[in-house]
Amino acid sequence: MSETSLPTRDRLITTAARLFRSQGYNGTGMAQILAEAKAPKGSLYHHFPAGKEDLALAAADWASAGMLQIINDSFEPAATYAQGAATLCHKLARLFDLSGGRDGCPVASILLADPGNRVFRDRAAGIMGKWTRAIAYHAIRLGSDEAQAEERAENLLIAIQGAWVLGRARGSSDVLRQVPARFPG
Amino acid sequence: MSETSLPTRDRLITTAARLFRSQGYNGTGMAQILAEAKAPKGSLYHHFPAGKEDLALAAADWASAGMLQIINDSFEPAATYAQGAATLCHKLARLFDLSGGRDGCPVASILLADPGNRVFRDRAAGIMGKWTRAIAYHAIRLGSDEAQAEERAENLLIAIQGAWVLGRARGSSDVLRQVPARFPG
DNA sequence: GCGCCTCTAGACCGGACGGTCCAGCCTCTC
DNA sequence: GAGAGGCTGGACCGTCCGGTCTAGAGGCGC
Repeated sequence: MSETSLPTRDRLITTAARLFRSQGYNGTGMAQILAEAKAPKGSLYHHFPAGKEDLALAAADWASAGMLQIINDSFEPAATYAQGAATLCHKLARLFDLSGGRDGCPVASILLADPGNRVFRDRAAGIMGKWTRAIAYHAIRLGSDEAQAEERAENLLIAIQGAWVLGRARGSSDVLRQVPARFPG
Repeated sequence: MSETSLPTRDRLITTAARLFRSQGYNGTGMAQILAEAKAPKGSLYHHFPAGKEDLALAAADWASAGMLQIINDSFEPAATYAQGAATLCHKLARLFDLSGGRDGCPVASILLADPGNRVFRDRAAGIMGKWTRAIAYHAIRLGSDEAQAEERAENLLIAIQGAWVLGRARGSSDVLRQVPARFPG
C-alpha cells in the first residue's frame, strides 16, 4: 500500500475507495477507514465536512478516474475495437484477481448500496455514462460509425458489470476473461 | 403487501427479502424488518437462532425460488429460446419498475454485500448455478445442443446481471428490456 | 516575536445496531 | 382440567455507529 506516503486527504480517499469497494458502503465503518488511513477523526471532518457521504463521492470520483485510465490504456494501443475490448477485460480480470477475487465495480459498490439516495444514484449514472462515452470514443476512432459505437460501448459495459457480479459470487475472474469471446459484438 | 396474513416465519422471510433487496444487507436493520413484518424480536430469534445471517440465507433461498418460477414461466410457453429469453427479460423489467426502479438481483444484494463471508458467497454461487441450469434446460428443450445451451444460459445471466446494475444506476428498466435485442446469442 | 490559519488529535455524544433473556400466552394432548 | 411446548412480547445489554467539539501543533507572512 503506497497509500502511506500520500497527504491525509488523499490517503482517506484511496483507503475509503478500497474498503467501500470490497465491503460495500454500509459495510464499512468510519473507524476502520480512519485506522487504515492512519488519520484522526478531526482531519476527516475537516476535509469532508458532510462526513461519510462526502468521502464516498470523492472515493467514487477517484475510482472512476482510475477506470477511465484503464479504458484509455486498453484501447489506445489497440488496432481494432475487439482487441481493445479484450485488453480491457483482461486488465480488469487481473485487478480482480489482485483483490483476492472480491472487488466488483467500484462505483456500484459505493453508490448503489441504497438506490433511494438520489445524489449517489445520479452520480453513479453520470460516472457510468462517462465510461460508456470513453469506450464509444475509441470505437469510433477504430472504425465504428456513431450508432454502432454507442451500442458496442453499452454492450461492453453491461457485460463487464454482469461479469463482475458473477465473478464475485464464484470468486473467479474467469467470467471477466470470457467476456470478449462471449460478446464479440 | 399480502405479507400481512402469512405466518410469522414467512412474513419475516418475505419482508427481509424485500428490504434486503432494495437497501442491501448491511443497509437494513433488524428493527426495520421486525417493524414491517409486525413481529416481535423473540419470534425472530426463535425461528432463526443464528439471527440476521440465518434470516438472510432463508430470504435468499425464497427469492431464488421466485426467480426459478419466473424463468420457468417465461420459457415454458415459448416456441424458441429467443422468445423465452425475451419474455424473461420483459417480466424482470416489469418487476423492476414495480419496485420503483430500485431492485436489482435479490441474491446479489443479500449475499454479495461482503464477499469475505464464505457461506454467503458459496450460497450465491450455488443459487446462480441453479438459475443457469434452469435456463440451459429450456435451451436444450428448445433445440440447442448441450454446449450451446450452457453458453446461452450463462450469457443471458451475465447480461441480466449487468442490466440490473446499469438499470439501478439510471432508475430505468430500459436496459433490461434491451437485453434480448443487444445479446441475441 | 506575533497573529493567523490550516490541519491534527482524540475525548465525547446520542442513538442505532445485533443479540439475549425470560415471563407468559395459547394451543394441543392426555 | 392439567401439563407441556411452541411461540410471542418486549425489556434489556454491550458494542459500534456516524458525527461534534475543542484544544493545540505547525507553518506562514509580517
